[in-house]
Amino acid sequence: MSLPDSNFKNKEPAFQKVIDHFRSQIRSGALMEHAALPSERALGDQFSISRMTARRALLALEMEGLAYSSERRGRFVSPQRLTYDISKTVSFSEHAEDDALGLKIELVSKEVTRATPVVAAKLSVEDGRELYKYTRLFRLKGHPAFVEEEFAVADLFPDMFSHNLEQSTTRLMEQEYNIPPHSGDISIRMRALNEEESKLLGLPTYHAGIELEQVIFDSSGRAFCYGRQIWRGELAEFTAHAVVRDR
Amino acid sequence: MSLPDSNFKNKEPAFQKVIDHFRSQIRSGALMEHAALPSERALGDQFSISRMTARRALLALEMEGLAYSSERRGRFVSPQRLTYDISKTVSFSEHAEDDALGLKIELVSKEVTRATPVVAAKLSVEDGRELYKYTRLFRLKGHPAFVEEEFAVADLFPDMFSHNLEQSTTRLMEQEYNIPPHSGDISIRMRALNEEESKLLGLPTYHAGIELEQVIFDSSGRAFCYGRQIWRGELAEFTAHAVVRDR
DNA sequence: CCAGCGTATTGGTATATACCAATAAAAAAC
DNA sequence: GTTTTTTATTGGTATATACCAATACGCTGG
Repeated sequence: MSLPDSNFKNKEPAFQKVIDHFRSQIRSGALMEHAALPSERALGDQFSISRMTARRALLALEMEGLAYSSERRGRFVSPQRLTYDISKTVSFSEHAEDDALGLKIELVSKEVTRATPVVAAKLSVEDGRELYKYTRLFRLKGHPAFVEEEFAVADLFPDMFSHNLEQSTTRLMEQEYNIPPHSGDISIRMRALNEEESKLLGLPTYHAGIELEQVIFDSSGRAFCYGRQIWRGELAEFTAHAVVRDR
Repeated sequence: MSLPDSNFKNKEPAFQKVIDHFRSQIRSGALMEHAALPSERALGDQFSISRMTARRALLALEMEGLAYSSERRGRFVSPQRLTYDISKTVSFSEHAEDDALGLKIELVSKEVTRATPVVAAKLSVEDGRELYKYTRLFRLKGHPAFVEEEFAVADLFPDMFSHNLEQSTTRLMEQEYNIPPHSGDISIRMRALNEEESKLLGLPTYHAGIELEQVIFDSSGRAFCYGRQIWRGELAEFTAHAVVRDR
């Protein structure tokens, strides 16, 4: 009838210890940004748990945004979050160039294509309208931050692909084609990365990220550019200042 | 030297089949909102994979936002995303009451407390200032959508807890105390649910969600309310209309 | 009709093991 | 000193198994 002592009810999961340990290590600054965490196997030995349990713990740390995984390289401490004020500007490049964020844009692919129904609806143009489409990877101090796929109405930007696309495109559109951005419709949601995005960002597939979608309008209210950004979830923070309209 | 035929390189993971199957089932509408998916064990049998692999597939479907998990009940098809326009209003309740969303607010806890340094900074008040703090669970047609923790400056709303808190608090503050919201500072990021939030939302711990943080100001620019909402990631979509300011 | 009880189901946790492919580091060849 | 080859490490995938606690459900007795 004797109970095995102190076995009342406190059973917290084994992987919790690992989480608590690294959470405090990271928050206290004992582990710097991009510092390597122990491997799954090493962690299992250190905490006397199986590799799969160690893996479970590391996955939780990723969900918390404290660590990120780089496929078959290891896990590392997440850098500080990056704040992007969507009510100030419509272009992240312009936002980032002011600061010392070390932004570098890499062109992944470009093509001339035609509007699918979904994209046509976003841009308020007819189906099949000629569009420039290009995909770019944005890095901050070498660290991949997000992938952007953008569509621009071809008529408005003749010979656009002759210009350098590894810079702010809204600036390009303004300076070379005299079409400055006036306003934007923005949409933010959580979703999983697809295979291509995962590869570009160096993350495992089906990792959660944040999608920022935006349609950019000129001063006459005409949409001229539609873009979709998929951000590393642990990195992005979007802020806005809203004024309550008439009710 | 003979190769085992058709073993060139196509090895896609086994769990991919499950994902593809249910993705098409859900997108085609063959499975309705909140319909139950097979259990982990049943799925393993159906697809001739182990339970853990079936689990892996279901987790991926959750990341995609196509399914959600209810602890020890099963997995279900996610309802349609809910769009919240943060540039129109500062209160989700007011936004939702107009539509037929079936919003119901449940008061989880309330207390009179004092400002911690973090909260004090958000509200621009001194440390230790008396605050009302209350936690509420927001459901849409019975389905938990997000948990909100809100802080209101006590001086401005005498005897606030004598009122019904299971309604829009910005409306309460406006109608009972004559402090209408004028503007708001909003911040959006991805993060993991903590234990309490998981329990309230009926989700597993360390599940990813979206946090929406906001400080509400009156017409004189004084902050009077600070709130943190944590949304189910697969459910929320935030939209905004931004006008480019002088550059 | 319903409250109470036992039982089956379900997801959450955990272990031990295995193989693979991509990466990184070390060794060898030039 | 540089390039190539080998080797070790790492995360990703996969299986089979086990136990637990919360949930759902059917049965039973009032």
